[in-house]
Amino acid sequence: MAQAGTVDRILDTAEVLFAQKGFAETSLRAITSKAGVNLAAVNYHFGSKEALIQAVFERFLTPFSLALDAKLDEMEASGIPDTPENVLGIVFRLALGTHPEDPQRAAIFFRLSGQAYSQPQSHLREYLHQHYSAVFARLQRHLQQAVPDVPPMELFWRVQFSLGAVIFTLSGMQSLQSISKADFNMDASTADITKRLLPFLVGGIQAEVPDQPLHMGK
Amino acid sequence: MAQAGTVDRILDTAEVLFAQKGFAETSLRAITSKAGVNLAAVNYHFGSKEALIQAVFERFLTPFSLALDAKLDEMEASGIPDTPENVLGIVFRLALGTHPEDPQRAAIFFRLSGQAYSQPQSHLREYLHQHYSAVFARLQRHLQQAVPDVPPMELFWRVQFSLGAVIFTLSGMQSLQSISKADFNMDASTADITKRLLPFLVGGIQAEVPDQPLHMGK
DNA sequence: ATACGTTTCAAACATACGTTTGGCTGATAG
DNA sequence: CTATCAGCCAAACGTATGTTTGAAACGTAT
Repeated sequence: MAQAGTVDRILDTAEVLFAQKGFAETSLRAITSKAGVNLAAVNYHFGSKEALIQAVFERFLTPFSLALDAKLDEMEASGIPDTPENVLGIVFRLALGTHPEDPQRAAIFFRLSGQAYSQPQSHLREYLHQHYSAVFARLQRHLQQAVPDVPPMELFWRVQFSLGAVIFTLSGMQSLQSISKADFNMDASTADITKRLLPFLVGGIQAEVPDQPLHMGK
Repeated sequence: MAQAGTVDRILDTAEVLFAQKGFAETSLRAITSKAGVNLAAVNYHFGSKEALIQAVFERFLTPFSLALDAKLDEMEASGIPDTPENVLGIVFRLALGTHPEDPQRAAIFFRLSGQAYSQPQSHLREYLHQHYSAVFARLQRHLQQAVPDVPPMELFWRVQFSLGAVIFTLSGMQSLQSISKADFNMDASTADITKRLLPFLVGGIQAEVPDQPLHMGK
């Protein structure tokens, strides 16, 4: 690492620690001491801990959503058809590829997203929805083209289900790896899991919608 | 069951607050003041905050896993075939039906599970895996019978994906409801979402396994 | 070289937390 | 009646947290 500035050293360290232990469980002292900067630097440069959290997400999501927008432009221009595989494939390749120099970065990205969604009360969800709902809606529009037989409302929920599968699995990968290693004696990388995810999600998204609600009582 | 004693009042309140705000963000003072008991009561009856968390989960999961075991016995005895719909249906009906007197209880159950899985460092995951992995493995065995063409390793991950979809969606339901209400002007109950989940999960679990790994590069 | 705005630093501050303490209450048994 | 003991209570304890402070160090333009 080439002697980065204080701000970036804080962001780099906070990113990793937040993903590892959560927001509340990560103290500013833990961040600053590991980053090799003074404790007061966080409040000096960011104003508060909450602002730090927001800054971490902004640094992560802004390039991602811009790249996603560009990829969707590209897809529309070159006439690639809207299929679930194509649309989801773009997202996954992007999530895995935005930081090729650091393969662990993708895992951090997902763990952070998971932490963000677990935080029920915070304004973080609001912030994320405000800043990135546009790209999200665009993605959903493409998916709708891909599966026109699925009603929009149904698709909305299926996208949520997919989000859950992705974030939950990849954010809990560390622990799941130890389980799967014990049961199947095999490793699993982020890229590996992503490959398994795609057919699962595609199968779920384009599943037939039952026209009669299922009975929940026996 | 006598009148709600101190222990149960603490468990009832902690359950709700933990689900709402997370473990670290919920202080013992918040729990005890809302429960109308003395602060010291938690340490007196449970020993520590971590033991309280564990007790909350035990009260929730033990009846659930027992009921699930019974339902699986019943299924095996009556010769109901192993299909994804049947196996998942049992789990969902149980999760929604174990506390019919309080329909919000199911939501709390899922939110708590989500909180548990988000907590990366804690011994909570270990505890859950130790005490409830048997039922879990039994479930997975039945699913394997239902989709014999899916390799065990693949099925393992697909179950994780399904878990993620369920927990993530239902634990974030409050905020998602406001979104879906805004975009589609419609409410969504836990039972409603569960109905939508089933075909999605079935579609994902029994999706064909590609024999050639997908290319992640361009 | 001096002056000035920015960044860094050790130290302190106020607050919130989980936990512990020692005495009080009230029911129960001898 | 009194001895007992689990349950309850207000208060205090030690610690960790986010934040603030005021001075020192630094870089840069004058």
